[in-house]
Amino acid sequence: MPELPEVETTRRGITPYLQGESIRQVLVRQPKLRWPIPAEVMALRDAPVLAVRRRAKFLLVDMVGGQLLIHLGMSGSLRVLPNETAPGKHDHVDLLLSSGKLLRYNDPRRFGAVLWSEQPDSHPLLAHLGPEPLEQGFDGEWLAQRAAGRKQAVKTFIMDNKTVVGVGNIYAQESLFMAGIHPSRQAGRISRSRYDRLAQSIQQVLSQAIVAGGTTLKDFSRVDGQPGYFAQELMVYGRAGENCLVCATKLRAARHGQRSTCYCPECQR
DNA sequence: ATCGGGACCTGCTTGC
DNA sequence: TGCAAGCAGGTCCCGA
Repeated sequence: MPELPEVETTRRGITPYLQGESIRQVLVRQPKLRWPIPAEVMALRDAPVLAVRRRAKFLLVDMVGGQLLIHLGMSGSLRVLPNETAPGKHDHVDLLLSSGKLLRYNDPRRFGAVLWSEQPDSHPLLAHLGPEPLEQGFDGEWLAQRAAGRKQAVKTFIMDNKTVVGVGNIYAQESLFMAGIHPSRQAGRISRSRYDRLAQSIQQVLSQAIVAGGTTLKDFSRVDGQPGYFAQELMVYGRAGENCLVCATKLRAARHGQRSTCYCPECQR
């Protein structure tokens, strides 16, 4: 599922329903996600929500006494529903809210996670993350500096959470197309000025996708069940064999680290 | 230190 | 029509 724009769309969607409310109780039907749901989460009772934030692809729900971390993995989604709504398949967790609504976590593949941290922002999984792409600290200078000497393909390089967070398989391909960079090019053999352009492209692609409400392919939907519309703006993702929308050259397929890649051999060098 | 590959899991599509 | 293989938006962990 979800890359940064989808997680951010979800964060914006759930915030109005959590802000000023309490989590009355947590109902767990399937505790075996990527990691087991910890006892602290199961034990939550009438806990006020202080804020809903995002770091990388984690949703962070600040509570009195700790922080709830929610990761949507590959196929996860959150919906806000009226209390008592009958659960369907893969509806693993319900957060029952003081408003009478519930926040429901659905995740067919169970690559996602619901975790707990006593201290906000101090969970081990958050410790070694790179910069947020849409905040200070991420730019071409950072990319060029980190890429120095590396032989890794640039696509794999920008999908590495230590390089920059939130860039998954869809937006990595879109960003590289926008920047005119071949996805297989070695990260250490790209000029500073091209990294400036790549950083801008990543920011532009992610920002546009957030505005569109994310990309809906299979599993992802917004909190209200509506789809996101960025799929209409994709230039290369999933289009191997079709013609480039810029130069009409036939788009090619490749693989980087077991993930499929589509690119334009003419526009991307 | 860096890199690639396997692992986790379900469901859908493709090809024989 | 049935079945197996291959693929899917993530990312941690391991061994080379």
